[in-house]
Amino acid sequence: MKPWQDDQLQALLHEDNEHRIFDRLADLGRRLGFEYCAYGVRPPLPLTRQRIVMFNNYPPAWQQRYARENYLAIDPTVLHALRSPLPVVWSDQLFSGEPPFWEEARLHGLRYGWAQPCRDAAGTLGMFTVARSQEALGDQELQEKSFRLSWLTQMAHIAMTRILTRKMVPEANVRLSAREISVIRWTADGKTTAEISEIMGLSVRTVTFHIGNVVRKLNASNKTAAAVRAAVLGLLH
Amino acid sequence: MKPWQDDQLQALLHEDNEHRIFDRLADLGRRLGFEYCAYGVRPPLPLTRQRIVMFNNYPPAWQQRYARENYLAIDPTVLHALRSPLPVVWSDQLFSGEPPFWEEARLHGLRYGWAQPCRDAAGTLGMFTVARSQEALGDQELQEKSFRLSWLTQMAHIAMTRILTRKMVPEANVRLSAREISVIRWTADGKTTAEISEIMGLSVRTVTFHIGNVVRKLNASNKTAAAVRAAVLGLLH
DNA sequence: GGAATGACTGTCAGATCTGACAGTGGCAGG
DNA sequence: CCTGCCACTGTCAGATCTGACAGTCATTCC
Repeated sequence: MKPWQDDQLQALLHEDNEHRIFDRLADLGRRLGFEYCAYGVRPPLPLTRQRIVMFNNYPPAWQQRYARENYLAIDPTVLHALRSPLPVVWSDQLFSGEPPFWEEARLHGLRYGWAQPCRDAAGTLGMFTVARSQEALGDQELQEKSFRLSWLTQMAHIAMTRILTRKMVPEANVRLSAREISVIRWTADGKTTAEISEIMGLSVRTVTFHIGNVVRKLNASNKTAAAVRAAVLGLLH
Repeated sequence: MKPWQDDQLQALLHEDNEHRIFDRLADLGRRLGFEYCAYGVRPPLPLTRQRIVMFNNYPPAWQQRYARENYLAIDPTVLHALRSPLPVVWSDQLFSGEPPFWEEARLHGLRYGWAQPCRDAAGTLGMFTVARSQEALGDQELQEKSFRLSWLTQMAHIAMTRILTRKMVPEANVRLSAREISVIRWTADGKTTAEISEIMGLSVRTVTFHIGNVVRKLNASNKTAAAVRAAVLGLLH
């Protein structure tokens, strides 16, 4: 469907190391006309102490600064991705809440940039950013290239999550049986085991048995956590 | 940012009736070169008996047929959107699992089509489709127009969910206090009230008090359902 | 000052869940 | 035929949750 980068994309999806995937993405970003790029991913679990993993080829000094100051927590592009599916262009307005952050980024050569969020069925959020130090982004260029940015974002997301999900979210790999999906879905809907046994025509003991299996598979400490994990991982559809 | 349709988009976001929004979308679809278009949305709740609402300007005979046969349940483009964030072009391969469905659609003039899924932070899934009876979709056209399809999809999604979420998912409108978010997040993580009271430095009674308030706000029957709803609606971030 | 609101706390009975015990019956593969 | 595997069921003690009772304290608004 996309001859312009078909070979690269195939390679992307067959790569089995996240850093090599990123190197290829950076190369594709350069071809798009941006010296810098970044890909960040936030898995749906754990709910508390959520982690965001980021790959980028920004100047090392900025990378260190960003990490040391925990800029991830205030970066307006990240906050945007958490709320909206729309792409966002770096602008004074976007960074108006964090002038020092924006100032500093520009001093490191991160002047013109553009980020595209991406959400998948497994609840994982990704964001792909391209940036450069010279040449402002005009409407014309945005229109011309936003398709490729969107496409690149989605391919980056698929390639990256294929690798990272195994490591970061072991729960995402479990397979629930049809029975297990039914009982945990009713549980997530607030039904008690007695009610579920009525609904499904099983004994109460059998319902608790299935729920117990789901709890064990999802490494949850009780059925509430199991239901939440199954739901956010999209296992109930 | 997008001069080519800025006025239309502003109008889209200020429209307060879903059918008028769709009429505008259909108009934008025609400008893109497609006589037919469709927008479908699936809210994250309820978990059981999930509903999909669809708007389209397909031939009435096909609309009736589609509804009567419950084609929503087997439509490969819908199944695609449930799994993948990528756009998908109608093809023999895509519909290979449902030849009669594909055959019938083509007889009604739905021959060349293209669908783009969209997921938002509130857990709602949308899909925007454009289609026509004449003129196959070539690579060139896909590349030229996919930006606008993607953009249109996201604007359609934002405009539609703004209206529909109120009606379809009353729980999505609730606001949780900081305390409530904390206790329900720990609950969703599998902690007992005793553990949460320890973590947050509150009495057990206070934890149950806050949980009770969340349960009431989210119209849940117990804290498991409340935790699931808060999680899928993105209220824990 | 008084009213309203929200965050917080205590107690108790009955419902529900959790984790351990111990099984049955069907089905596929060696 | 035997073994392993899976779906299913029973019982029980102790932990946990739910829904009702009844309050305190600080802040905000009129």
